[in-house]
Amino acid sequence: MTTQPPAFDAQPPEFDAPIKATTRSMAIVEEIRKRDGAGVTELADHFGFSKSTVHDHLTTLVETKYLTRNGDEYEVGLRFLSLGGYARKQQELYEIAKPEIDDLAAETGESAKVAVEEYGRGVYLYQSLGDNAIRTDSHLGTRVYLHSCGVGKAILAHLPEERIEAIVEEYGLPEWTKYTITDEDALYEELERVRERGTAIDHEERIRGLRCVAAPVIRNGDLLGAISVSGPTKRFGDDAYVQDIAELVQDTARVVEINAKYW
Amino acid sequence: MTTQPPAFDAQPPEFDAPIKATTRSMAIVEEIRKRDGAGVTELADHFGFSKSTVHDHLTTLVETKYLTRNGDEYEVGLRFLSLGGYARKQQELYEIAKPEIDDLAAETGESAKVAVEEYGRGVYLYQSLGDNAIRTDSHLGTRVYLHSCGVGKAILAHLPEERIEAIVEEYGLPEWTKYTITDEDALYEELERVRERGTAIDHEERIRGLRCVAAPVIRNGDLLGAISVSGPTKRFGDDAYVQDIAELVQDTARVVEINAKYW
DNA sequence: ATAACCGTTCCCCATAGCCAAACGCACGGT
DNA sequence: ACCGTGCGTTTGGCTATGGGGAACGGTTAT
Repeated sequence: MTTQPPAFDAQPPEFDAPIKATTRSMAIVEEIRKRDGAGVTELADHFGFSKSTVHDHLTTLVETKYLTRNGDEYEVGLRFLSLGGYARKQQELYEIAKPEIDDLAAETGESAKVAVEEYGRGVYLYQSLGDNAIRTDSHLGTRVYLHSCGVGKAILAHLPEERIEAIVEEYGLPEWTKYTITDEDALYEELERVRERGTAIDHEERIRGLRCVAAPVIRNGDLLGAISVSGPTKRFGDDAYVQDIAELVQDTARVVEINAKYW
Repeated sequence: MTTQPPAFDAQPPEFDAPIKATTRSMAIVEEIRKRDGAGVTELADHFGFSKSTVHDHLTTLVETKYLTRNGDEYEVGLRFLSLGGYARKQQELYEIAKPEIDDLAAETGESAKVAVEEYGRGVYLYQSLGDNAIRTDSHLGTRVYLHSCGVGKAILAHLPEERIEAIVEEYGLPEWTKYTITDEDALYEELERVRERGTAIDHEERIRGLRCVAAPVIRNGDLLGAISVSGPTKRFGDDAYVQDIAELVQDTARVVEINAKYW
Protein backbone atom coordinates (compact mmCIF):
# COMPACT_ATOMS: atom_id res chain seq x y z
CA MET A 1 0.00 0.00 0.00
CA THR A 2 1.11 3.51 -0.69
CA THR A 3 0.30 6.55 1.33
CA GLN A 4 -2.40 8.55 -0.35
CA PRO A 5 -0.96 11.96 -1.11
CA PRO A 6 -2.34 15.07 0.57
CA ALA A 7 -3.92 16.38 -2.61
CA PHE A 8 -3.96 20.00 -1.56
CA ASP A 9 -1.95 21.58 1.18
CA ALA A 10 -3.89 24.33 2.83
CA GLN A 11 -2.10 26.55 5.28
CA PRO A 12 -2.88 25.62 8.86
CA PRO A 13 -5.66 27.97 9.94
CA GLU A 14 -3.70 29.29 12.89
CA PHE A 15 -0.33 30.36 11.67
CA ASP A 16 2.21 32.70 13.09
CA ALA A 17 1.54 35.53 10.69
CA PRO A 18 0.81 39.13 11.62
CA ILE A 19 -2.70 39.23 10.16
CA LYS A 20 -4.60 36.22 11.41
CA ALA A 21 -7.85 37.17 9.74
CA THR A 22 -6.28 36.95 6.29
CA THR A 23 -4.72 33.61 7.11
CA ARG A 24 -8.09 32.32 8.21
CA SER A 25 -9.89 33.67 5.18
CA MET A 26 -7.47 31.97 2.84
CA ALA A 27 -7.55 28.74 4.82
CA ILE A 28 -11.31 28.78 4.40
CA VAL A 29 -10.95 29.31 0.66
CA GLU A 30 -8.53 26.39 0.39
CA GLU A 31 -10.82 24.17 2.40
CA ILE A 32 -13.76 25.02 0.16
CA ARG A 33 -11.61 24.02 -2.75
CA LYS A 34 -10.62 20.76 -1.13
CA ARG A 35 -14.24 19.91 -0.49
CA ASP A 36 -15.51 21.13 -3.88
CA GLY A 37 -17.77 23.59 -2.13
CA ALA A 38 -18.83 23.84 1.49
CA GLY A 39 -21.24 25.51 3.89
CA VAL A 40 -20.91 27.50 7.11
CA THR A 41 -21.41 24.78 9.70
CA GLU A 42 -19.24 22.29 7.87
CA LEU A 43 -16.35 24.73 7.79
CA ALA A 44 -16.87 25.88 11.35
CA ASP A 45 -16.71 22.27 12.54
CA HIS A 46 -13.64 21.55 10.46
CA PHE A 47 -11.61 24.44 11.78
CA GLY A 48 -13.12 24.60 15.25
CA PHE A 49 -14.25 28.18 14.60
CA SER A 50 -17.62 29.47 15.61
CA LYS A 51 -20.27 29.58 12.95
CA SER A 52 -20.51 33.36 13.18
CA THR A 53 -16.79 33.71 12.50
CA VAL A 54 -16.95 31.54 9.42
CA HIS A 55 -20.04 33.37 8.32
CA ASP A 56 -18.24 36.69 8.55
CA HIS A 57 -15.32 35.43 6.49
CA LEU A 58 -17.56 33.93 3.85
CA THR A 59 -19.65 37.08 3.61
CA THR A 60 -16.52 39.14 3.14
CA LEU A 61 -15.16 36.85 0.44
CA VAL A 62 -18.46 36.87 -1.42
CA GLU A 63 -18.81 40.63 -1.21
CA THR A 64 -15.33 41.03 -2.61
CA LYS A 65 -16.24 38.46 -5.32
CA TYR A 66 -13.56 35.89 -4.56
CA LEU A 67 -16.15 33.26 -3.72
CA THR A 68 -19.52 32.55 -5.26
CA ARG A 69 -22.54 31.24 -3.51
CA ASN A 70 -25.16 28.75 -4.69
CA GLY A 71 -27.79 28.51 -1.99
CA ASP A 72 -25.90 27.35 1.05
CA GLU A 73 -22.84 26.15 -0.82
CA TYR A 74 -19.88 28.43 -1.25
CA GLU A 75 -17.58 27.88 -4.23
CA VAL A 76 -14.17 29.16 -5.32
CA GLY A 77 -14.72 32.02 -7.74
CA LEU A 78 -13.12 32.87 -11.05
CA ARG A 79 -11.57 36.02 -9.66
CA PHE A 80 -8.70 33.78 -8.62
CA LEU A 81 -8.33 32.77 -12.25
CA SER A 82 -7.89 36.40 -13.09
CA LEU A 83 -5.07 36.77 -10.58
CA GLY A 84 -3.62 33.40 -11.55
CA GLY A 85 -3.76 34.11 -15.27
CA TYR A 86 -1.92 37.33 -14.60
CA ALA A 87 0.71 35.57 -12.48
CA ARG A 88 1.25 33.06 -15.25
CA LYS A 89 1.62 35.75 -17.87
CA GLN A 90 4.30 37.35 -15.74
CA GLN A 91 6.35 34.18 -15.97
CA GLU A 92 8.75 34.60 -18.83
CA LEU A 93 9.06 30.88 -19.34
CA TYR A 94 5.36 30.56 -20.02
CA GLU A 95 5.41 33.08 -22.80
CA ILE A 96 8.56 31.64 -24.32
CA ALA A 97 7.72 27.96 -24.07
CA LYS A 98 4.00 27.89 -24.88
CA PRO A 99 4.26 27.59 -28.68
CA GLU A 100 7.03 25.03 -28.39
CA ILE A 101 4.95 22.97 -25.99
CA ASP A 102 2.12 22.95 -28.51
CA ASP A 103 4.52 21.69 -31.16
CA LEU A 104 5.92 19.06 -28.82
CA ALA A 105 2.45 17.74 -28.05
CA ALA A 106 1.52 17.68 -31.73
CA GLU A 107 4.73 15.87 -32.74
CA THR A 108 4.60 13.24 -30.02
CA GLY A 109 0.84 12.89 -29.73
CA GLU A 110 1.36 12.79 -25.97
CA SER A 111 0.84 15.37 -23.25
CA ALA A 112 3.45 18.15 -23.02
CA LYS A 113 3.85 20.56 -20.11
CA VAL A 114 5.90 23.48 -18.76
CA ALA A 115 6.51 24.00 -15.08
CA VAL A 116 8.44 26.37 -12.85
CA GLU A 117 9.51 26.21 -9.24
CA GLU A 118 7.90 28.36 -6.54
CA TYR A 119 8.35 27.93 -2.81
CA GLY A 120 9.98 24.55 -3.35
CA ARG A 121 7.13 23.10 -5.40
CA GLY A 122 6.67 22.61 -9.11
CA VAL A 123 3.79 24.57 -10.67
CA TYR A 124 2.38 23.60 -14.06
CA LEU A 125 1.96 26.70 -16.21
CA TYR A 126 0.66 25.13 -19.37
CA GLN A 127 -0.26 21.79 -20.80
CA SER A 128 -0.94 20.80 -24.39
CA LEU A 129 -2.59 17.52 -25.31
CA GLY A 130 -1.58 15.57 -28.42
CA ASP A 131 -3.90 13.21 -30.25
CA ASN A 132 -3.15 10.20 -28.05
CA ALA A 133 -2.67 12.10 -24.82
CA ILE A 134 -4.20 10.67 -21.70
CA ARG A 135 -6.06 12.95 -19.34
CA THR A 136 -4.49 13.21 -15.93
CA ASP A 137 -5.76 14.87 -12.80
CA SER A 138 -3.20 17.61 -13.05
CA HIS A 139 -4.92 20.82 -14.05
CA LEU A 140 -3.50 24.25 -14.64
CA GLY A 141 -1.65 25.51 -11.61
CA THR A 142 -1.30 22.08 -10.04
CA ARG A 143 1.52 22.11 -7.52
CA VAL A 144 3.64 18.99 -7.33
CA TYR A 145 6.40 17.83 -5.04
CA LEU A 146 9.70 18.09 -6.85
CA HIS A 147 11.08 14.67 -5.92
CA SER A 148 8.13 12.83 -7.37
CA CYS A 149 7.88 13.61 -11.04
CA GLY A 150 9.81 14.32 -14.20
CA VAL A 151 9.68 18.10 -14.28
CA GLY A 152 10.26 18.12 -10.56
CA LYS A 153 13.47 16.14 -10.74
CA ALA A 154 14.68 18.14 -13.72
CA ILE A 155 14.15 21.32 -11.72
CA LEU A 156 15.52 19.99 -8.47
CA ALA A 157 18.68 18.70 -10.12
CA HIS A 158 19.59 22.17 -11.31
CA LEU A 159 18.95 24.19 -8.19
CA PRO A 160 21.85 25.22 -5.93
CA GLU A 161 22.83 22.49 -3.49
CA GLU A 162 21.60 24.36 -0.42
CA ARG A 163 18.17 24.98 -1.91
CA ILE A 164 17.78 21.29 -2.72
CA GLU A 165 18.53 20.44 0.87
CA ALA A 166 16.18 23.09 2.20
CA ILE A 167 13.36 21.84 0.00
CA VAL A 168 13.85 18.20 0.96
CA GLU A 169 14.00 19.34 4.56
CA GLU A 170 10.77 21.32 4.28
CA TYR A 171 8.60 18.89 2.39
CA GLY A 172 10.23 15.51 3.03
CA LEU A 173 9.90 12.76 0.44
CA PRO A 174 6.29 11.60 0.68
CA GLU A 175 5.45 8.38 -1.12
CA TRP A 176 2.99 8.83 -3.97
CA THR A 177 3.28 5.42 -5.58
CA LYS A 178 5.49 2.45 -4.78
CA TYR A 179 8.02 3.82 -7.27
CA THR A 180 8.39 7.23 -5.64
CA ILE A 181 11.92 7.97 -4.48
CA THR A 182 11.62 8.17 -0.72
CA ASP A 183 15.25 7.72 0.25
CA GLU A 184 17.38 10.83 0.44
CA ASP A 185 20.59 9.21 -0.82
CA ALA A 186 18.73 7.57 -3.69
CA LEU A 187 17.34 10.99 -4.60
CA TYR A 188 20.76 12.62 -4.68
CA GLU A 189 22.09 9.80 -6.90
CA GLU A 190 19.13 10.19 -9.19
CA LEU A 191 19.66 13.94 -9.43
CA GLU A 192 23.27 13.31 -10.38
CA ARG A 193 22.09 11.00 -13.18
CA VAL A 194 19.65 13.68 -14.31
CA ARG A 195 22.45 16.21 -14.54
CA GLU A 196 24.66 13.82 -16.53
CA ARG A 197 21.96 12.74 -18.92
CA GLY A 198 20.29 16.12 -19.32
CA THR A 199 16.82 14.61 -18.88
CA ALA A 200 14.81 13.33 -15.95
CA ILE A 201 12.74 10.20 -16.33
CA ASP A 202 9.75 9.46 -14.16
CA HIS A 203 8.68 5.83 -13.97
CA GLU A 204 5.25 6.06 -12.39
CA GLU A 205 6.73 7.86 -9.43
CA ARG A 206 3.83 10.23 -8.96
CA ILE A 207 0.93 8.54 -10.70
CA ARG A 208 0.52 4.83 -11.32
CA GLY A 209 0.67 4.00 -15.00
CA LEU A 210 2.12 7.37 -15.99
CA ARG A 211 5.67 7.92 -17.18
CA CYS A 212 7.34 11.11 -18.14
CA VAL A 213 10.49 12.53 -19.73
CA ALA A 214 11.56 16.02 -18.71
CA ALA A 215 14.37 18.48 -19.42
CA PRO A 216 15.40 21.65 -17.62
CA VAL A 217 15.45 25.07 -19.26
CA ILE A 218 18.50 27.06 -18.23
CA ARG A 219 19.65 30.57 -19.12
CA ASN A 220 23.07 31.89 -18.19
CA GLY A 221 23.34 29.27 -15.50
CA ASP A 222 19.94 30.21 -14.03
CA LEU A 223 17.21 27.64 -13.99
CA LEU A 224 14.00 28.94 -15.56
CA GLY A 225 11.94 25.76 -15.20
CA ALA A 226 11.40 22.50 -17.04
CA ILE A 227 9.37 20.99 -19.84
CA SER A 228 8.11 17.45 -20.18
CA VAL A 229 6.24 14.89 -22.21
CA SER A 230 4.24 12.26 -20.38
CA GLY A 231 2.20 9.26 -21.35
CA PRO A 232 1.02 5.80 -20.36
CA THR A 233 3.43 3.03 -19.37
CA LYS A 234 1.84 1.05 -22.17
CA ARG A 235 3.65 3.21 -24.74
CA PHE A 236 6.49 4.44 -22.54
CA GLY A 237 7.54 0.86 -21.77
CA ASP A 238 9.23 0.78 -25.17
CA ASP A 239 12.81 2.02 -24.71
CA ALA A 240 13.23 3.15 -28.29
CA TYR A 241 10.04 5.20 -28.06
CA VAL A 242 11.21 6.82 -24.85
CA GLN A 243 14.56 7.53 -26.45
CA ASP A 244 12.87 9.33 -29.34
CA ILE A 245 10.74 11.34 -26.98
CA ALA A 246 13.78 12.21 -24.86
CA GLU A 247 15.56 13.64 -27.87
CA LEU A 248 12.54 15.70 -28.87
CA VAL A 249 12.17 17.01 -25.34
CA GLN A 250 15.83 17.96 -25.19
CA ASP A 251 15.76 19.60 -28.60
CA THR A 252 12.73 21.60 -27.57
CA ALA A 253 14.38 22.64 -24.32
CA ARG A 254 17.33 23.97 -26.33
CA VAL A 255 15.05 25.91 -28.64
CA VAL A 256 13.35 27.44 -25.64
CA GLU A 257 16.72 28.28 -24.13
CA ILE A 258 17.77 30.10 -27.28
CA ASN A 259 14.49 32.02 -27.42
CA ALA A 260 14.92 32.85 -23.76
CA LYS A 261 18.35 34.26 -24.38
CA TYR A 262 17.06 36.87 -26.81
CA TRP A 263 13.69 37.52 -25.15
CA MET B 1 -10.74 60.70 -27.55
CA THR B 2 -12.00 57.70 -25.71
CA THR B 3 -11.86 57.12 -22.00
CA GLN B 4 -9.09 54.74 -21.16
CA PRO B 5 -10.67 51.68 -19.52
CA PRO B 6 -9.95 50.90 -15.87
CA ALA B 7 -7.85 47.86 -16.73
CA PHE B 8 -8.39 46.12 -13.41
CA ASP B 9 -11.06 46.86 -10.87
CA ALA B 10 -9.75 46.34 -7.40
CA GLN B 11 -12.17 46.43 -4.52
CA PRO B 12 -12.03 49.73 -2.66
CA PRO B 13 -9.74 49.14 0.31
CA GLU B 14 -12.37 50.15 2.83
CA PHE B 15 -15.52 48.24 2.10
CA ASP B 16 -18.49 47.44 4.22
CA ALA B 17 -17.59 43.81 4.80
CA PRO B 18 -17.35 42.07 8.17
CA ILE B 19 -13.65 41.25 7.96
CA LYS B 20 -11.80 44.38 6.99
CA ALA B 21 -8.38 42.79 7.21
CA THR B 22 -9.19 40.33 4.44
CA THR B 23 -10.59 43.10 2.28
CA ARG B 24 -7.41 45.07 2.79
CA SER B 25 -5.15 42.11 2.09
CA MET B 26 -6.89 41.38 -1.17
CA ALA B 27 -6.95 45.03 -2.16
CA ILE B 28 -3.20 45.03 -1.65
CA VAL B 29 -2.84 41.94 -3.84
CA GLU B 30 -4.88 43.54 -6.61
CA GLU B 31 -2.87 46.72 -6.40
CA ILE B 32 0.37 44.77 -6.69
CA ARG B 33 -1.05 43.19 -9.78
CA LYS B 34 -2.06 46.51 -11.24
CA ARG B 35 1.43 47.85 -10.70
CA ASP B 36 3.23 44.70 -11.82
CA GLY B 37 4.85 44.44 -8.41
CA ALA B 38 5.15 46.99 -5.63
CA GLY B 39 6.88 47.78 -2.35
CA VAL B 40 5.74 48.71 1.15
CA THR B 41 5.95 52.50 1.00
CA GLU B 42 4.41 52.69 -2.45
CA LEU B 43 1.39 50.69 -1.32
CA ALA B 44 1.08 52.54 1.98
CA ASP B 45 1.01 55.86 0.11
CA HIS B 46 -1.51 54.59 -2.38
CA PHE B 47 -4.01 53.38 0.19
CA GLY B 48 -3.23 55.90 2.90
CA PHE B 49 -2.31 53.08 5.27
CA SER B 50 0.67 53.22 7.57
CA LYS B 51 3.77 51.43 6.40
CA SER B 52 3.60 49.03 9.32
CA THR B 53 0.09 47.99 8.35
CA VAL B 54 1.07 47.27 4.79
CA HIS B 55 4.16 45.48 6.00
CA ASP B 56 2.05 43.20 8.19
CA HIS B 57 -0.27 42.33 5.33
CA LEU B 58 2.57 41.64 2.94
CA THR B 59 4.38 39.49 5.48
CA THR B 60 1.24 37.46 6.01
CA LEU B 61 0.66 36.96 2.30
CA VAL B 62 4.25 35.90 1.74
CA GLU B 63 4.24 33.48 4.67
CA THR B 64 1.08 31.91 3.33
CA LYS B 65 2.73 31.79 -0.11
CA TYR B 66 0.21 33.88 -2.02
CA LEU B 67 2.78 36.53 -2.83
CA THR B 68 6.44 36.19 -3.69
CA ARG B 69 9.13 38.61 -2.86
CA ASN B 70 12.15 39.70 -4.90
CA GLY B 71 14.17 42.05 -2.77
CA ASP B 72 11.82 44.89 -1.98
CA GLU B 73 9.34 44.09 -4.71
CA TYR B 74 6.33 41.94 -3.93
CA GLU B 75 4.74 39.95 -6.76
CA VAL B 76 1.53 38.01 -7.25
CA GLY B 77 2.30 34.33 -6.67
CA LEU B 78 1.32 31.23 -8.60
CA ARG B 79 -0.73 29.94 -5.72
CA PHE B 80 -3.55 31.98 -7.21
CA LEU B 81 -3.09 30.03 -10.43
CA SER B 82 -3.68 26.86 -8.46
CA LEU B 83 -6.96 28.18 -7.09
CA GLY B 84 -7.89 29.66 -10.45
CA GLY B 85 -7.07 26.51 -12.38
CA TYR B 86 -9.28 24.62 -9.99
CA ALA B 87 -12.12 27.13 -10.37
CA ARG B 88 -11.87 26.82 -14.13
CA LYS B 89 -11.93 23.04 -14.02
CA GLN B 90 -15.13 23.24 -11.98
CA GLN B 91 -16.79 25.09 -14.83
CA GLU B 92 -18.59 22.51 -16.92
CA LEU B 93 -18.46 24.70 -19.99
CA TYR B 94 -14.69 24.77 -19.91
CA GLU B 95 -14.39 21.01 -19.96
CA ILE B 96 -17.05 20.63 -22.65
CA ALA B 97 -15.96 23.42 -24.95
CA LYS B 98 -12.17 23.20 -24.79
CA PRO B 99 -11.62 20.65 -27.58
CA GLU B 100 -14.16 22.40 -29.79
CA ILE B 101 -12.43 25.71 -29.25
CA ASP B 102 -9.16 24.17 -30.38
CA ASP B 103 -10.85 22.92 -33.54
CA LEU B 104 -12.45 26.27 -34.15
CA ALA B 105 -9.12 28.05 -33.88
CA ALA B 106 -7.46 25.54 -36.18
CA GLU B 107 -10.23 25.77 -38.81
CA THR B 108 -10.43 29.55 -38.86
CA GLY B 109 -6.78 30.32 -38.19
CA GLU B 110 -8.03 33.05 -35.85
CA SER B 111 -8.30 33.27 -32.08
CA ALA B 112 -11.14 31.30 -30.45
CA LYS B 113 -12.32 31.71 -26.87
CA VAL B 114 -14.86 30.49 -24.29
CA ALA B 115 -16.23 32.72 -21.57
CA VAL B 116 -18.78 32.55 -18.79
CA GLU B 117 -20.52 35.18 -16.73
CA GLU B 118 -19.69 35.76 -13.07
CA TYR B 119 -20.85 38.72 -11.00
CA GLY B 120 -22.02 40.49 -14.13
CA ARG B 121 -18.70 40.27 -15.94
CA GLY B 122 -17.46 37.96 -18.65
CA VAL B 123 -14.52 35.76 -17.72
CA TYR B 124 -12.37 34.11 -20.37
CA LEU B 125 -11.79 30.46 -19.48
CA TYR B 126 -9.76 29.37 -22.45
CA GLN B 127 -8.28 30.73 -25.62
CA SER B 128 -6.81 28.88 -28.56
CA LEU B 129 -4.72 30.61 -31.21
CA GLY B 130 -4.91 29.64 -34.88
CA ASP B 131 -2.06 30.14 -37.33
CA ASN B 132 -2.98 33.72 -38.17
CA ALA B 133 -4.29 34.69 -34.78
CA ILE B 134 -3.28 38.06 -33.44
CA ARG B 135 -2.12 38.39 -29.86
CA THR B 136 -4.37 40.49 -27.71
CA ASP B 137 -3.90 41.71 -24.20
CA SER B 138 -6.61 39.42 -22.89
CA HIS B 139 -5.02 36.65 -20.90
CA LEU B 140 -6.56 33.74 -19.10
CA GLY B 141 -9.11 34.89 -16.55
CA THR B 142 -9.46 38.35 -18.05
CA ARG B 143 -12.71 39.91 -16.92
CA VAL B 144 -14.53 42.00 -19.47
CA TYR B 145 -17.59 44.22 -19.36
CA LEU B 146 -20.47 42.46 -21.02
CA HIS B 147 -21.69 45.36 -23.15
CA SER B 148 -18.37 45.84 -24.82
CA CYS B 149 -17.45 42.66 -26.67
CA GLY B 150 -18.78 39.75 -28.65
CA VAL B 151 -18.97 37.09 -25.96
CA GLY B 152 -20.27 39.71 -23.57
CA LYS B 153 -23.19 40.68 -25.77
CA ALA B 154 -23.97 37.05 -26.56
CA ILE B 155 -24.13 36.35 -22.83
CA LEU B 156 -26.00 39.51 -21.91
CA ALA B 157 -28.63 38.93 -24.58
CA HIS B 158 -29.60 35.61 -23.04
CA LEU B 159 -29.78 36.53 -19.39
CA PRO B 160 -33.14 37.21 -17.73
CA GLU B 161 -34.34 40.77 -18.27
CA GLU B 162 -33.93 41.79 -14.63
CA ARG B 163 -30.34 40.57 -14.50
CA ILE B 164 -29.48 42.56 -17.60
CA GLU B 165 -30.86 45.68 -15.99
CA ALA B 166 -29.06 45.00 -12.72
CA ILE B 167 -25.75 44.51 -14.53
CA VAL B 168 -26.12 47.67 -16.61
CA GLU B 169 -27.06 49.48 -13.42
CA GLU B 170 -24.03 48.17 -11.53
CA TYR B 171 -21.31 48.66 -14.11
CA GLY B 172 -22.73 51.28 -16.43
CA LEU B 173 -21.66 51.36 -20.08
CA PRO B 174 -18.07 52.64 -20.03
CA GLU B 175 -16.62 53.63 -23.35
CA TRP B 176 -13.69 51.45 -24.44
CA THR B 177 -13.36 52.64 -28.01
CA LYS B 178 -15.38 55.06 -30.08
CA TYR B 179 -17.47 52.11 -31.25
CA THR B 180 -18.48 50.91 -27.79
CA ILE B 181 -22.23 50.95 -27.19
CA THR B 182 -22.69 53.56 -24.49
CA ASP B 183 -26.37 54.27 -24.90
CA GLU B 184 -28.78 52.07 -22.98
CA ASP B 185 -31.50 52.01 -25.63
CA ALA B 186 -28.98 51.22 -28.33
CA LEU B 187 -27.75 48.33 -26.20
CA TYR B 188 -31.21 46.86 -25.77
CA GLU B 189 -31.82 47.10 -29.52
CA GLU B 190 -28.50 45.43 -30.18
CA LEU B 191 -29.31 42.62 -27.74
CA GLU B 192 -32.59 42.08 -29.57
CA ARG B 193 -30.67 41.74 -32.83
CA VAL B 194 -28.29 39.28 -31.16
CA ARG B 195 -31.22 37.15 -30.07
CA GLU B 196 -32.76 37.19 -33.55
CA ARG B 197 -29.55 36.42 -35.37
CA GLY B 198 -28.14 33.96 -32.86
CA THR B 199 -24.72 35.60 -32.97
CA ALA B 200 -23.22 38.74 -31.53
CA ILE B 201 -20.86 40.81 -33.61
CA ASP B 202 -18.30 43.13 -32.10
CA HIS B 203 -16.97 45.86 -34.37
CA GLU B 204 -13.96 47.13 -32.46
CA GLU B 205 -16.16 47.90 -29.50
CA ARG B 206 -13.64 46.84 -26.91
CA ILE B 207 -10.31 47.00 -28.71
CA ARG B 208 -9.43 49.15 -31.70
CA GLY B 209 -8.80 47.05 -34.76
CA LEU B 210 -10.31 43.90 -33.28
CA ARG B 211 -13.57 42.38 -34.39
CA CYS B 212 -15.31 39.34 -33.09
CA VAL B 213 -18.19 36.94 -33.74
CA ALA B 214 -19.73 35.18 -30.77
CA ALA B 215 -22.54 32.73 -30.04
CA PRO B 216 -24.19 31.76 -26.75
CA VAL B 217 -24.21 28.22 -25.39
CA ILE B 218 -27.58 27.34 -23.89
CA ARG B 219 -28.82 24.17 -22.18
CA ASN B 220 -32.47 23.67 -21.31
CA GLY B 221 -33.02 27.40 -21.48
CA ASP B 222 -30.09 28.07 -19.12
CA LEU B 223 -27.21 30.10 -20.39
CA LEU B 224 -23.88 28.36 -19.87
CA GLY B 225 -21.67 30.98 -21.50
CA ALA B 226 -20.47 31.93 -24.96
CA ILE B 227 -17.81 31.14 -27.51
CA SER B 228 -16.19 33.44 -30.02
CA VAL B 229 -13.73 33.90 -32.84
CA SER B 230 -11.92 37.19 -33.09
CA GLY B 231 -9.46 38.74 -35.49
CA PRO B 232 -8.21 41.93 -37.07
CA THR B 233 -10.50 44.34 -38.90
CA LYS B 234 -8.21 43.81 -41.86
CA ARG B 235 -9.65 40.33 -42.38
CA PHE B 236 -12.98 40.84 -40.63
CA GLY B 237 -13.83 43.75 -42.89
CA ASP B 238 -14.78 41.24 -45.56
CA ASP B 239 -18.48 40.41 -45.07
CA ALA B 240 -18.28 37.02 -46.74
CA TYR B 241 -15.41 36.05 -44.46
CA VAL B 242 -17.34 37.14 -41.39
CA GLN B 243 -20.35 35.20 -42.62
CA ASP B 244 -18.27 32.03 -42.92
CA ILE B 245 -16.85 32.53 -39.46
CA ALA B 246 -20.32 33.18 -38.04
CA GLU B 247 -21.57 29.89 -39.37
CA LEU B 248 -18.61 28.02 -37.95
CA VAL B 249 -19.09 29.67 -34.58
CA GLN B 250 -22.76 28.80 -34.53
CA ASP B 251 -22.14 25.21 -35.60
CA THR B 252 -19.58 24.85 -32.87
CA ALA B 253 -21.94 26.33 -30.30
CA ARG B 254 -24.53 23.72 -31.27
CA VAL B 255 -22.01 20.91 -30.95
CA VAL B 256 -21.09 22.17 -27.50
CA GLU B 257 -24.76 22.38 -26.57
CA ILE B 258 -25.31 18.78 -27.57
CA ASN B 259 -22.26 17.63 -25.62
CA ALA B 260 -23.49 19.66 -22.67
CA LYS B 261 -26.86 17.96 -22.78
CA TYR B 262 -25.34 14.53 -22.26
CA TRP B 263 -22.43 15.59 -20.02
C1' DA C 1 29.71 62.91 4.75
C1' DT C 2 25.21 63.39 4.61
C1' DA C 3 20.63 63.28 3.03
C1' DA C 4 16.95 60.72 1.33
C1' DC C 5 14.87 56.65 0.71
C1' DC C 6 13.71 52.08 1.56
C1' DG C 7 11.90 48.20 4.77
C1' DT C 8 11.67 46.98 9.63
C1' DT C 9 10.61 47.20 14.53
C1' DC C 10 8.40 48.85 18.58
C1' DC C 11 4.62 50.09 21.49
C1' DC C 12 0.15 51.71 22.68
C1' DC C 13 -4.71 52.18 21.77
C1' DA C 14 -9.28 51.52 19.63
C1' DT C 15 -11.82 48.50 17.41
C1' DA C 16 -12.29 44.70 14.56
C1' DG C 17 -12.86 40.06 14.85
C1' DC C 18 -14.10 36.43 17.69
C1' DC C 19 -17.31 33.44 20.36
C1' DA C 20 -21.58 31.91 22.55
C1' DA C 21 -26.19 32.07 22.51
C1' DA C 22 -30.46 33.07 20.58
C1' DC C 23 -33.13 33.37 16.33
C1' DG C 24 -35.61 32.30 11.94
C1' DC C 25 -36.41 29.22 8.55
C1' DA C 26 -36.97 24.93 5.89
C1' DC C 27 -37.38 20.05 5.95
C1' DG C 28 -38.87 15.60 7.31
C1' DG C 29 -40.52 12.21 10.34
C1' DT C 30 -44.24 11.14 13.31
C1' DA D 1 -50.52 19.39 12.11
C1' DC D 2 -46.80 19.06 14.95
C1' DC D 3 -42.29 19.27 16.74
C1' DG D 4 -37.28 18.08 16.22
C1' DT D 5 -33.30 18.92 13.78
C1' DG D 6 -30.61 20.81 10.53
C1' DC D 7 -29.14 24.85 8.20
C1' DG D 8 -27.62 29.99 7.82
C1' DT D 9 -28.25 34.40 10.28
C1' DT D 10 -28.20 37.95 13.85
C1' DT D 11 -26.94 39.85 18.21
C1' DG D 12 -24.02 41.62 21.86
C1' DG D 13 -20.10 41.90 24.50
C1' DC D 14 -15.18 40.76 25.62
C1' DT D 15 -10.44 40.88 24.22
C1' DA D 16 -6.99 40.06 21.21
C1' DT D 17 -5.59 41.96 17.09
C1' DG D 18 -4.62 44.91 13.63
C1' DG D 19 -3.80 49.83 13.14
C1' DG D 20 -0.96 54.07 13.43
C1' DG D 21 3.04 56.84 14.53
C1' DA D 22 7.61 57.33 15.43
C1' DA D 23 12.04 55.68 15.82
C1' DC D 24 15.51 52.40 13.85
C1' DG D 25 18.91 50.33 10.49
C1' DG D 26 20.51 49.62 5.98
C1' DT D 27 21.42 51.04 1.30
C1' DT D 28 21.92 54.30 -2.40
C1' DA D 29 22.66 58.74 -4.42
C1' DT D 30 24.30 63.31 -4.07
